[in-house]
Parts: sequence; C-alpha cells; structure tokens
Amino acid sequence: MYIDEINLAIIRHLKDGRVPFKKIADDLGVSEGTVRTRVKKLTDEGVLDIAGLVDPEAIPDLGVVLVGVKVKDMDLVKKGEEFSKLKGVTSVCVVTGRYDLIVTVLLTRDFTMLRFYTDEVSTIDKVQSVESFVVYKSFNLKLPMPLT
Amino acid sequence: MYIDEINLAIIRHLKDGRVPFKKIADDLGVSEGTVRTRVKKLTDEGVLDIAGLVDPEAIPDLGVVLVGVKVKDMDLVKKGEEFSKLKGVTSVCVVTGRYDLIVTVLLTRDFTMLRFYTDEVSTIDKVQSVESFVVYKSFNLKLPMPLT
DNA sequence: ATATATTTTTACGGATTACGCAGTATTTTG
DNA sequence: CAAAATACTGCGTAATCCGTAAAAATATAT
Repeated sequence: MYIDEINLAIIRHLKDGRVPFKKIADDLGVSEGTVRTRVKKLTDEGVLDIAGLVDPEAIPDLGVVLVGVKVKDMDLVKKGEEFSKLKGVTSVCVVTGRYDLIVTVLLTRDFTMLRFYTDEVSTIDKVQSVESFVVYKSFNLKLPMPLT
Repeated sequence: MYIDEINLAIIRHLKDGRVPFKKIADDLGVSEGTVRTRVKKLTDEGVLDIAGLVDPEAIPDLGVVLVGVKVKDMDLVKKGEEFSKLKGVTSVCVVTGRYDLIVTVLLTRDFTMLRFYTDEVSTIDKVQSVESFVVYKSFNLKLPMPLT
C-alpha cells in the first residue's frame, strides 16, 4: 500500500489516538470523510492501529521479558510467525546478529516465565537456544493490554 | 496509582482506541463521565496512552534496530533514562542478563544506524559495548510514528 | 483522444458522543 | 462525628461520527 503525505500526516496527528477526525481534516485541508476513509483503510490493511497502551510497570502483576532465540531451522520468518502465536507473546522481531528472533513476552501472575517456557516454547521444535532478559525497569515502553 | 477492576476493564476496552466512552460505560454499568474522568486520570499519570501505531514495515524508509548495551556504570536505571532521551529511541528496557539495557531504535532515511551511533550513542559515556540487532521482519510490532 | 470504469473525495443530515457543570454520594481525614 | 476531599451521575449543548449519494479525480480500455 502506498503511503502518501496525507496518510503520513494523519498518522502523525494520531499520536493522540482520540483526536477528532474533523480536526485532522481541518489541519490538512481535506474533508472529514476523507480522513475517516483513509484511517479505515490504513487500519484494515494493518498499517495503522489505534489502541490503548499501558505502562506494564504501572499494572500490578504484569511483567515483561525479552527472549533471544536461536533456531535450527533456516526459515526464520516462519519460526517467527510461530512464536508470534504463542500465548503471552506481544511481538516478534526477526533479526541479524547473535539471535535469530527477539521475542517480547508479557507475563502475569497466572502466566509466569516458567509457564511460558514449559507450556508454550516447548511446543515449537528446532529451537536451538533461548536467552531471557527480564525487564525490571523501562522507559517509554507501552504495550497493549492482554485480554484476560 | 491503584488500578481497580473498572480501570482494567476500561483499558481492555481500549484495545480499540476509538471505541466511544459511552459504549465502555454501558458495558461496565457506570456513567460516561466516569469513564471519561478515569481515562483522563490514567493518561495524565502515564499509565495509559491512546495512540496510533504503525507497522514499521509498511512505511517506506522506516527501520527498526534493537541494541543490546553494556555499561560501565552501576546505575543502570539512570543510564537507561539517558538512552531514552536520545533521538530515535522509542523505548529502553533495563534488563537482567548479558546486556544491561535493550534499546529500541527507529531509523529513517535521514537518520541511519551510523548516525545513531556517531551522533547519539557517542554522547553517553561509560558505555562498555553495544550490539545491534537489525530487524528485517516483524510480527505484531507496532510503534508510535516519529514526529518528523 | 474519447469514452468507460474505478477509486477517491466531498457534502449533508440524523444519530450519537463528548464536554462542562452542578448536584449528590462516597471516601478520607482530623 | 464532622469536615473536606474525591468520585460519580444527570443533563443540556455543541461537536463529532457515520451512512449515503453525488461529484471529482484517476486509471483503463477501445
């Protein structure tokens, strides 16, 4: 999908996800309907997402761990997709360097790191190694709230 | 700040950042004003953020790199805060393990990895080592759009 | 180049929502 | 227990959202 200047400007305005489409429209010199149509298309195509995010430190019993993963498989992207479907996983990055994947995991009181490894990671084969980085303090880290 | 069940429910509803407060209110059995004031308080205190997020892969000339940082200083949190103020840095995690910090950096055509290291990281002292992980594919990774 | 099809934008009206404020209820504090 | 602070509700008004239909712009085909 081609992102033109108007779409970029719309996205920038949505730094505040609640700003009225009308205001964006006025700032950009287009109609409110145009903004609405474009936002809908951007979100439908997965380019844009307007969501509430939480600072995990502010929510009791919420923890974050980053996991560096090495896999035996050559198809890193496919493995990345598999990881992205595991419970607790908020995002997966396929990367260059020491690891193949860097996975962000959200933990709760009921869903601990142990559970993540024993119940989730264990279901994926050809995992060569994992290395955990427990986040004990963060800056500007905002994540979508898990449903439960 | 104490997060009660109502706030948790509000945050969960805001998975769609555009959902009307009225609808949240009806679902929760409270008034629209209550939802509004609570959302305001949560955002004012930095617990909640309602924002438009982009899939960096969908925006031309946008790249993401994760950087593992080891510092010589003992005060990791302070170093983390310093990093969080650098241009391009979207978030910083202070972690256990091989690195002290894991930094997420957003790159553009004008702001390359080289520039990030030479112009930004170099201004911070007592950095023992850095290790880059260039993200060449991601799943569910959504980041706030940089202003420029 | 003209005509046709497709997409995008605009305009507009009714339904819905956001906002401010005043009053009431609830909780906290002394 | 009383006073103060905080939180919640109800309501009127202004603004926004949303569907639809027409107009404009863009792309495609003959």
